[in-house]
Amino acid sequence: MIANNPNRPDPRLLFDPAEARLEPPPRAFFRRDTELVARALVGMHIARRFRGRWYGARIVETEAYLGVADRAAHSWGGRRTERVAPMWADGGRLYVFLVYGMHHCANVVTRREGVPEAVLLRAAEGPPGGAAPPRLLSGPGKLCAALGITTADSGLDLLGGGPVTVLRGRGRRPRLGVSPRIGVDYAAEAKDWRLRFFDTESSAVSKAPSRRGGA
DNA sequence: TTCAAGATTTCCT
DNA sequence: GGAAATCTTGAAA
Repeated sequence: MIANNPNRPDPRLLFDPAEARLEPPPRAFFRRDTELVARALVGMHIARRFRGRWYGARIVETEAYLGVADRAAHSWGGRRTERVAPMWADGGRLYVFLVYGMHHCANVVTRREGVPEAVLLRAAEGPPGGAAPPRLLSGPGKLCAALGITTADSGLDLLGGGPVTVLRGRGRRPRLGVSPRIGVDYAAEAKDWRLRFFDTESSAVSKAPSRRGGA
């Protein structure tokens, strides 16, 4: 028996995808333009299976990373190391990395094999009616911690019945805010690109929109 | 082999 | 508002 399994999702995120009427989108959804996918992911759900049960959260904030031409992206300049290998795969896979030696960050890979672009999942909120505190997943590191996602999950296919998936319902689209990305000041011209998208009505967004930001 | 720096969070003043 | 925590990755030597 493992008392403190780091991969264990927060029990307050327990939910039933079937009851919530959520389903995974087709592969073609992820193969589209990365900024479009980043926008579309806001309002969708990230879910993880652990010991036969599902845990999930509604995505409220994302960032697009545009591959070889984007100095903020790990694949900038064509970098193709073991860590970033999942970014080079076909759309619909998971890319997870460790930052600052302690926080995991989850990304959804977009485009086709050979085009290394992805969308960072920056924040989410627990299931409606659940007991999750409003800011349990209000940041990329916190999101991974709450769902128990680690680098061991990097490269997983989000489609095809694996333990991590992305789901969408039929609710209305959230009102989107736009701003430059967070924490990429080192990225020269790319630091000002407005590739961060968030649900303006959610209190789980990781950081208030920058003063000059907004739609 | 060595070393600087990071797609963050939390706690301190 | 500022800094510490903490370690893997990537690039240089």
